Amino acid sequence: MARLPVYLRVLTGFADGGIATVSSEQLAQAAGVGPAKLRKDLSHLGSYGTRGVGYDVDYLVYQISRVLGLTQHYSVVIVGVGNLGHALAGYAGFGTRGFRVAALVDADPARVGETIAGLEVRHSDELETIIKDHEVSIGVIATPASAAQDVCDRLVSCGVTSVLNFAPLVLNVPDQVDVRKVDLSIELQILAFHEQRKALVAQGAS
Amino acid sequence: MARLPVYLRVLTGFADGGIATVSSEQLAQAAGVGPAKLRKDLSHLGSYGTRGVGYDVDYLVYQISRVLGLTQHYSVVIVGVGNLGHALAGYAGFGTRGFRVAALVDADPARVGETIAGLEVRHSDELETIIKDHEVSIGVIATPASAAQDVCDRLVSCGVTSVLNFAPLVLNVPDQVDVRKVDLSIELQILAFHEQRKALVAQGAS
DNA sequence: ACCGCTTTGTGCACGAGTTCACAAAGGGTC
DNA sequence: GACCCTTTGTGAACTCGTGCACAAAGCGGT
Repeated sequence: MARLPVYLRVLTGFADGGIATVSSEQLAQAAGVGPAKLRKDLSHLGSYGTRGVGYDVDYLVYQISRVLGLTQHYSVVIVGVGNLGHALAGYAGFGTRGFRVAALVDADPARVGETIAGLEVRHSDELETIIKDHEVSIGVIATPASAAQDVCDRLVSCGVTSVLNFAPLVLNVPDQVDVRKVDLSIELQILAFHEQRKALVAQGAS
Repeated sequence: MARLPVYLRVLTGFADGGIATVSSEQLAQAAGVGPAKLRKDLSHLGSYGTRGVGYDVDYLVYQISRVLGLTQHYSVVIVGVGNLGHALAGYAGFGTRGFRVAALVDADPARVGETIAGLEVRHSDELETIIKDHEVSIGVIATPASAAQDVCDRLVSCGVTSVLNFAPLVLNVPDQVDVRKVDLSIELQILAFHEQRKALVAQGAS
C-alpha cells in the first residue's frame, strides 16, 4: 500500500512528541484519510490495535517499518548531477530510514571530481563498477530525457530492480523491474486542468 | 484524467519527429498503457480519430492542450529557495506550456536579493503583494515541513486554489483547494517495499 | 464481578476504473 | 462502385478500492 509511508511519518512525529497511543481517528486525520480506510490498511498487516484504546505508537512504527522493508539498508546511486541531482544529493530524507547514497554519477567530465554533500562525483563510465561494489539496489535517474533510457538499461543490466525516474519520459523496463516516476510538468498540468475546471464552474455560476 | 499530460508529451515528441498520424496502439505503447484504455480516455474528449487510420497528431495535441487548460497562462510562485527550490527555479518545464514563474520567495533575509535563473529572490513578507500583483494561481511549496502549513494558509488566504507541495507533511486545506504532493522519501519507501517483496520471493523460491 | 463506554476489525454494498470483444466506419484497391 | 482490411468507439463484464455500519472486544469505574 502506498499510504503506509505516510502513516509511518505521522507516527514517528507522534512518537517524537511523546504520544504513546493513538486512535484510528486521530491518526486518520493527521494522515489525511478516512478512519475506516486507515483501519482496513492496518488490519492487512495484522491485528496490532487494542479495542477501546487504540494503537501503540512505537509498536506500530516498528511493524510498518518491518513491512516496508526499512529494517534493511539500501544503497542508492544518483545518476545526473544537474540542478535536480544536486538537490537530491543534499536531501536529508536519504540519510534517514535506511537509505544510503552510494555515489553520484554524471556523464560530464567537467563535473567529475566535484564534491557535493560529502560525496565525490564520479564519471558514468564507472556506473557498473559502483553498482557491484556497493551492492546498489535502487537507481535514481536525474538526467535529461535523452540519456534516461540508456542509463536505465545499464542500471537494469547490472541487476538494479528499482528505479526512481525524474526524467520526463516513459521508461521501458522488463517486468520484474519497478519504476516510480516523479514528473514536475505533469503535476503542474494536472493542477492547470483543475484550475480551468474551477474557472469554468465559477463562470457558469455567475 | 491524470494520463492526458503523458499522452500530450508523447504526441509532441511525435509531432517534432514529423509524424502526422498515430494509431492507438503506437501511442499506447509509447505512453506505457493499454490500447483500449487510451482509446477510452481519448473518446471522453470527443471523437477525434479516424477509423482505419488513427489520430491526427497535431489536432490531438491541440485538443488535449485545450482540455488541460494549457491554452491559458498560469503564474506560479515558488516558496522556499533551498536546494529543491533552486532546482525548481531552473527547471525548464516551467517555461514551456504556459507556466511562468512570477517570483521566488524565501524567509531567510540572507537569501533575499540573490538572483536565480534570472529571478530575484524576494522576502516572504511580500508574498501577499506578489500574489495579487501577478495574479498567481499556483503555489509551489519547497520549504521545510515546519513552515509549510503556514505558507500554505497564506497562499490560500490570498486566493491561490492550486498547491504543489514538496514538504513532507499532509497539508490541511479547504475543499475547493487542490493539493498535489511530491515526496521523495515516500517514493523511496515504496521502492524499498517492492525490493523486499522481490527478495522474499527469491528466497522462498531457492 | 458486572456494566457501560470506547474503539477496533470486518462483512457488505457501491462506484469508479479497467479490460475484452465486437460492431460501426473509414480508406484503399480492383 | 463494391469489397476487404484496418482501426476507432463503445457496450458489457469484471476487478479493485472505498465507505458504511455494526458486532466483537477490551478497559475502567462501581
